Amino acid sequence: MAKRKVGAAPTVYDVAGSAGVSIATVSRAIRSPDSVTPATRERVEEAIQRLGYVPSASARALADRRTGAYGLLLPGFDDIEDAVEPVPSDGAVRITDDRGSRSPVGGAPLYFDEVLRGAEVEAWRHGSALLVAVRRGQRQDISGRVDGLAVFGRAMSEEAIGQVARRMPVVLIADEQAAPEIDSVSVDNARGMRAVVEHVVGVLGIRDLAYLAGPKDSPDDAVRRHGFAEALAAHGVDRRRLRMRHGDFGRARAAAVAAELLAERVPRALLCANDQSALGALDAIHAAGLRVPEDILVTGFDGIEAGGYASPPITTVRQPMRALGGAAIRALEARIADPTAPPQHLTLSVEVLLRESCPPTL
Amino acid sequence: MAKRKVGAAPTVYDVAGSAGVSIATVSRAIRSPDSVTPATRERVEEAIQRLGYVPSASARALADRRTGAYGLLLPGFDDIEDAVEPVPSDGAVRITDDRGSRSPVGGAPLYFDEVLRGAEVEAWRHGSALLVAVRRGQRQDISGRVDGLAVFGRAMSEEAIGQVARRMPVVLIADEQAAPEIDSVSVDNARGMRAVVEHVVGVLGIRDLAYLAGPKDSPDDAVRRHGFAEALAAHGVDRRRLRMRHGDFGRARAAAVAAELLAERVPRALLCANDQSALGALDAIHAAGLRVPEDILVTGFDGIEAGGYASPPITTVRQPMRALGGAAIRALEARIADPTAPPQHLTLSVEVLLRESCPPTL
DNA sequence: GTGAAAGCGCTAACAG
DNA sequence: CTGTTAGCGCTTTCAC
Repeated sequence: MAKRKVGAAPTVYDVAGSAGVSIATVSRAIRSPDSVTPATRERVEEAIQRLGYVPSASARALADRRTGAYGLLLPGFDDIEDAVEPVPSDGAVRITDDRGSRSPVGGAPLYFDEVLRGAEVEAWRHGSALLVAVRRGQRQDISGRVDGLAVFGRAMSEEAIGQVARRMPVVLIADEQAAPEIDSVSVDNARGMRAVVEHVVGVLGIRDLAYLAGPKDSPDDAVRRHGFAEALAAHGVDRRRLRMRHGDFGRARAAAVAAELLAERVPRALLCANDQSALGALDAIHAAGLRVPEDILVTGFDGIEAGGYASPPITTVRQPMRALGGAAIRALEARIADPTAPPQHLTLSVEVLLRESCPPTL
Repeated sequence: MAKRKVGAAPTVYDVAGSAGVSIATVSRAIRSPDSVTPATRERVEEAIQRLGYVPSASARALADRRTGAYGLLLPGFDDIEDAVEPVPSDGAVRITDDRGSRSPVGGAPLYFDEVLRGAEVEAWRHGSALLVAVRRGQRQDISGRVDGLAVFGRAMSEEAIGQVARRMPVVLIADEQAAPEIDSVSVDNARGMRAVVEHVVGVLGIRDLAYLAGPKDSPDDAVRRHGFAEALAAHGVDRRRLRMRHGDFGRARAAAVAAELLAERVPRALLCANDQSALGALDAIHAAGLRVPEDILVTGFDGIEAGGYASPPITTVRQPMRALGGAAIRALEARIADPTAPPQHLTLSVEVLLRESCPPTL
């Protein structure tokens, strides 16, 4: 058995030595098994097993001039730096009265998680790895490690995106404000919201609606709001009777805003820009002693899990989150395959899930 | 301005040429700015800006003999390959009656997402990147790309773990069955469950409990179950009066199992091995026309978001998920810093959140 | 303080 | 089919 420095990972040289062939043959046996004699291949494979050899992705990347990895850049959250201090168990278990309050976890993480999984699966199919980074200071040094970058709109400044795009393929995720020259994948926010209005106004015949929007600077919110207004106009609903307030996509703020709205006058239906807001609206509605859907209908948007567990379960527009992640990676692959193709902008379709908060019929 | 091959990313050579220095100096100016003259440093920095140079992580890794990245291996789910086919929007929005049914997304993803974020932040603090992979066929080729691997117990066979551990630091996450010689981080499942029993039996004075367990092969479940039984024994509750059933940690199965249990006889309290199961139990309880907490108390475990949105909100044991991810990466860093230290097994403390389904007092 | 040169582990011509 | 060899881009002695 060949001796080698202990502690150091075995290399092609070790394998070659151990199998009695050249390093080139080892490389071939691994990359294109058909190009070597079955006998040689077997000896190489044995040596690999024996040594526990794993190819160095770095060396391979250097020689190949491609890393075999894609990057996914997630937006950061304000609280992202918190709560990572591990608290070793000291035997005591803290007990907290959590009634009324809620754990601060928002719905957004689930959304990203699903996109991440879709992206990971697609990358894997392509034989690539997925590098995940969360936006923070300017350290976009991840760009030296990947062949392409999928970026959530809010995760990077337009300028930085342009900078990185000079060097490698970049695809924007869920950002319909996308720079027109950069590939993008997003979901059909406008049509989704229109379909909801269609149901409420067209099917249920309700014309007294209010809208609980998200933050004013959110592109997603803008598109949904627009879809809402447009559909309403199509039905000839008087714009002036329409009431709308801005929240921040968060549950707590939504509850406060909804409470104001209800205090003014209770609309027959309250459409919310996302599920978190709808959950907040539900809080306010219950606090006001109103019933859903009897007194007021509520709808959300996104399709987060918690929406289905609310009481009543919330009607929502489900985004194809996993597909979104997969599509982003595919866009990167396509761009690498053909760098000169015109920019692609893919829009995925959404699905309305009618649940108790705004049922199929009244 | 220096000409260079277009399309190819600039290298140290380009920067050196453009700045009129040697590549060694470029490297120094980047790695240890103090080791070069301020004037030189500035010229190098200018050249870097001008060229849009980004160091190649691969080349650096090769020279350094470390990749500057950690890997996180997540368990796969059966449905993970599904639903990644992007459906381009054709203008039509499907509308589905989703009452009663629920979207199939489980609570697990959220859990992993939080762990992932904790790990990413910690890796970033350490100047490293985080590579994410989901368990699939034997392709654990990710091990050639990272300096250490954090693995969820179920994500890799013991054998495979041992194999990888021969080559690089490995830390097991949330797997108390951990091989004793491999570092691990987990949460205090046993104490968490004991604290719940303590509350139900000790504080609320209830002695008629049932337990809804998870799958028989889950280490997490085993530990929680053990904590439950132990605490009960400590209070002298008759083991034979104790009823327990196994579910699969999923909501649907839990509902079915809980229904059987209730049909037999309704216990005063039903403790569940995780939140998903508790949600399922709630389904069965409501279907049976029983009220929570008046007729029966329910508790879960994990602290997933949906638990707080259920009606009533579910009392649970919150795991420090983000801290868990951070701790895993720290363990890797520690192991790299001192490869000879004895194996570390860190247990993080949990917190009981008392909510309406099992309130502080009756 | 700076430059020359020798690798890091692997791939891909190019010969044989 | 297999071996030799020249890089891939960067870090790091070792001289100067």
